[in-house]
Amino acid sequence: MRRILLYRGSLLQLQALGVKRVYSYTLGKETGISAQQVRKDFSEYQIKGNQRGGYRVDELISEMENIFYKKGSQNIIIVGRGNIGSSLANYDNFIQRQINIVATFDIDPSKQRIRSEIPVYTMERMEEIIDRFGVRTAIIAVPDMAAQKVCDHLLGYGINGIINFAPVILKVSEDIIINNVNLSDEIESVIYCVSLTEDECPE
Amino acid sequence: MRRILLYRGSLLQLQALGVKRVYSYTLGKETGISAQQVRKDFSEYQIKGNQRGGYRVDELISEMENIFYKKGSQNIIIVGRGNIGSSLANYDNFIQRQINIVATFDIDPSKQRIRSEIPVYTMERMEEIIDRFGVRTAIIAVPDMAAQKVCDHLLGYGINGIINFAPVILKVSEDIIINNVNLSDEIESVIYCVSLTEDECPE
DNA sequence: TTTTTATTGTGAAAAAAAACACAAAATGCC
DNA sequence: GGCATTTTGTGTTTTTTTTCACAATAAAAA
Repeated sequence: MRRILLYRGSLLQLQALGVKRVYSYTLGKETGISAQQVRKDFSEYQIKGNQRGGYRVDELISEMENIFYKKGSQNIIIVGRGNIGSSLANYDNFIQRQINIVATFDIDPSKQRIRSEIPVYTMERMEEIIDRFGVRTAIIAVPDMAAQKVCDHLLGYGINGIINFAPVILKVSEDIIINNVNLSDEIESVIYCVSLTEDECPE
Repeated sequence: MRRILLYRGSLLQLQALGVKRVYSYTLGKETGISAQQVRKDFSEYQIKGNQRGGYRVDELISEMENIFYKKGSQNIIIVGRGNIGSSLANYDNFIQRQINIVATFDIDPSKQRIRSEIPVYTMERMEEIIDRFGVRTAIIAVPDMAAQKVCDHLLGYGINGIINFAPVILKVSEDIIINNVNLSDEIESVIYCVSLTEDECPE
């Protein structure tokens, strides 16, 4: 499933380059996944290719759109308009992926004066906006001390999917989908791997 | 390994709360990992607990520091001083984890006037800084069009670990450690899961 | 039209990861 | 000090994931 997103990323790149068809091994090489794995994944979703000419890029992409966007476009919100919140708010990838950021929230009143396509509201208006736009998924991009509190509020307002950028592990009930993205961890794991390879081949 | 980072995150939280000892069961609940898995992971790294009182929090943390920081503190750089670059530059978690961001780079001259603890340089000075600080790991936080080019430059300057925040899959040789962090994908996977659970239990 | 070739699609095998189950050990209570 | 209880540590089983192997098939070539 994470792999499907990878495939799509790669396919969009290929499409932009004008590539019309791909082989499982091409896509595999591109994404670092084995060719047979690619085919297995496709057969999982009943995606068929042509037994000599590989897969059609546009067909694959639209199959993947089908997997993800059955529901049409999704309204989401961002809580915390610091650096991370702002970078996400300014991300133009979302539009093409049918992800609508309808609002951002921040306690800091100075943030509310930010001029941007996407409005910045006070925390008090969260419930109202969530209701009005039928928001089900929210992004938490507040300092770690505030994250759990914000999370609890969001769940109270009916949110059931959260992407959390605060470096804390949020406690939520079983039925809530949560994705903790810890940027420090992402960096640290690379540093760790680099140091390992240096151990293996000492100078 | 990713789990070890999770455990540590949770342990630091617990330590801040004044907790002195944990059971595999506690830590598991905290991180969403089964108790036996926690113990298996610890035994992998020869981390021993006490057969009645569980594990000492401070001991666990220092064991994990051992795993990650054998090499002492690490100097890294960030290429791209946009929103993502800035949020990483301002992240205070890094200091406690012995990660030093020694410099950031941007082509946009206006960014070079940013007043911050961490300097912003022009792209031309990249090689010089990498050499001077012995940098081995870099963060790419530039727009997707520029990412591959920046990546190639970095590898030319001797970088062998990259954390890439641009939504493209970078092509690098086998021996380079690369971690592609795609924020859109993180969000999309949650949206997808939320829509799945809604399918399962229709209103 | 037949043969060759390249590539998919998938059942079977192998490998890896996770869960199970229980012995060993430490603690505290009697 | 001995017994009951709790929690670790790890060998075994189960499940999941990945790889292997090869038949089926479409395109190209002869």
